[in-house]
Amino acid sequence: MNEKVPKYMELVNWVKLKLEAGELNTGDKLYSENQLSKMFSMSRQTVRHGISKLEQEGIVERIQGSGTYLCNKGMVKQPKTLNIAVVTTYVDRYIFPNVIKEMEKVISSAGYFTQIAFTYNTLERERAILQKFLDHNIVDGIIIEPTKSGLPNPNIELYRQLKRRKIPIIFINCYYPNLDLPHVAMDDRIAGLLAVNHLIEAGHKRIAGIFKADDRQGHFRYTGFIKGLLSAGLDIHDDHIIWIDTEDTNHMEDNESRILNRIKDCTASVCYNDEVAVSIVEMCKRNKISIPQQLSIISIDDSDLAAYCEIPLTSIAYPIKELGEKVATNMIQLIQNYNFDANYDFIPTISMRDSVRRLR
Amino acid sequence: MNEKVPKYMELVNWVKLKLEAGELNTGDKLYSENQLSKMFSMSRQTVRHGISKLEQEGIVERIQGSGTYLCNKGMVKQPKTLNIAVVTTYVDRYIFPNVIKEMEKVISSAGYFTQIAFTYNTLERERAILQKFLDHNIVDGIIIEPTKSGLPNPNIELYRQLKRRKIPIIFINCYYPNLDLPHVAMDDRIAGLLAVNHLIEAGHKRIAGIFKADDRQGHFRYTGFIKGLLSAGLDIHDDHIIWIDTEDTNHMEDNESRILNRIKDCTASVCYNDEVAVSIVEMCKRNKISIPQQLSIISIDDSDLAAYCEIPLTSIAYPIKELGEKVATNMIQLIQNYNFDANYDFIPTISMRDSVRRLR
DNA sequence: AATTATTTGTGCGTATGTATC
DNA sequence: AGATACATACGCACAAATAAT
Repeated sequence: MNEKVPKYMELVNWVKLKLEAGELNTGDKLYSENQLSKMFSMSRQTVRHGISKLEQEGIVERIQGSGTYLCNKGMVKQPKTLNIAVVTTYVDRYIFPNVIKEMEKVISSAGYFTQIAFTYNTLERERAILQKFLDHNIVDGIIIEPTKSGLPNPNIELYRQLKRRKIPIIFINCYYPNLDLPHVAMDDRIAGLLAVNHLIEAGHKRIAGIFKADDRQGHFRYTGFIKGLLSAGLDIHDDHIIWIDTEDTNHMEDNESRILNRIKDCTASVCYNDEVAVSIVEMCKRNKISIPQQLSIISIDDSDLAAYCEIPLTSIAYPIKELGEKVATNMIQLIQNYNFDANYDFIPTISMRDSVRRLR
Repeated sequence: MNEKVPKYMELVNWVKLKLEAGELNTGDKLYSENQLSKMFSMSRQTVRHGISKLEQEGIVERIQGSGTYLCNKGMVKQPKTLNIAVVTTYVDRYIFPNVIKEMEKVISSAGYFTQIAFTYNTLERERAILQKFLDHNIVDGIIIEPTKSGLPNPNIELYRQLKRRKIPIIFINCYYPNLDLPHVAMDDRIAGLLAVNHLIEAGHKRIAGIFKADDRQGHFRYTGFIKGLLSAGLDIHDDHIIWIDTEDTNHMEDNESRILNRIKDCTASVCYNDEVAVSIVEMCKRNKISIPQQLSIISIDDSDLAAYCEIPLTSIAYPIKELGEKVATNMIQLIQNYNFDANYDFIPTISMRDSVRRLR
């Protein structure tokens, strides 16, 4: 009995329904004002009022002398911003400049703009960046590297909100569990497996592993590492596995005695990534441990650090160029087709250099 | 006599004029429909039509039972895009990752988004990027590094168009002549001067110079170089000055004989930047010329390349961090106040390392 | 090329409803 | 409670643009 909706809204809602049902389509001519007036038993002025509302919303366009037409700007989709956001943990080091370069190439040649932001692997920054996307609704898609993906993340809810808004998101390098969003990354389990297998094939039996705990890539690489040891029938020594976190990587000298004591029984070590490996190399140098004579090292990522290290490092090759290209290409496709499956896992390979010694 | 404008537009234009003249302000209450009806001698329906137009444009807001109020969304300024574009020649090498990092910090903490694009120092890409800014009107400001600033640039007209649209632009590293836009950069003349003076003070008299010709930074560094030689009373030997261009830097081996022949009489050389200097170091190594014993080298920019080169290079220090911060800070100010003077020149300093030998 | 019918745009009139102060 | 404000709704007449004849 609460007849509060104005009469002209009848017309407005009718048009919207017809549009959604597909009975009226973009470009179609709407009935004339006089026809609608008869159809809805309302005065022409009231019809005009309704059509004005529809015009304001961008649903119809009126052309004097011709008629009223349905617009392409269907009320559902908002205008494209032409921005694709690229959010990584860092910019100025490691593989990041290269990945960003490759993505920008693809994004710009598809006619989009590349928007960047960096989390420095902190939850605060990740939160601020995601919140800004939600507040300003300024991006058509988000390519993002997870922050501390190995730990429970309070920002997951923000990702869910973006997902509900149907903003395409692709994770790069890694991804959060319990969040059904696509990712493009290297298969880190295989990376860990390849690394340890290479050492086993070279005759090593007592193999240490240094992994990052606050990062899911660390968990995956560890998983592959363990799998390799087990399938070779080697024992797992818990004290040969060292967990570090993002903070530790910035102060590796504080971990020196801890790490060296744990490693000292081993002939080889898998390192989480090149940065960690380089720290270990420096640590060994300070402590007169020669590489690879006394300790073989294999790392993961194969960045410039591995190639230009004092002792060139054997490393599991991260397909940097391909990864940047693939994730950007998939994002473009995902924007065009929201149901596109944008997942992709790269199978890594080995770049052999001088940091692994063959036993016997 | 062409009285084609509708009557209700009288009211619309009157309100807009009052707004611009400051006689009506944000939040003010507009006269009631009946009052306006009398004032303009038009029916209340016509007044309502006019107010509807103003409402559509976001200029007024109607509140039933209360009145019609002026909105803050003044019609003059378009909505902020919150994007600041950062256009550099490269991303993945040299000082660029660091500069971008510093800029992003400032830009994001000011609440803006950082949009990136890279020209790879080609006119085609520069043109495409600027054209995209013009077409989509998507940025509030542009921080851009010139492309081949030493040569006549056919894209200047695009910069002029952006300037006419009052989009703030700040050049970084260098700037185009005949284009009255601000820049933030190191003073390259002083850099060239400091470099050559350092060699002169170390006792060198026959000093070569290698400069980039398609880059105005090259011209400036050369200018300072010449000034230093002249004030020290040294002769200028044209064959000791070598001009290279962007293409050459990618194929330095093709320039080997040319460069070595010209340098062979000299005891020292100023190099345009660290990349060139590193090429020269490699060239000398291949040709058994020892540095700094047979040839002293001083370069400019003081990037990682200089620090981590086989022979750590004495280099004129580019204030990378400060530059990124300053240009971004100035851009924020420029956006807030279009008349802000955003120019800034950094005075470089010397980072002394091992590539310059003291004579006598 | 001109005419005519159709369609939207402009302008005003009246009456009543409903929210605000 | 009453005055005032905007909102809805219907009525009519004519202008201007368009499209078809």
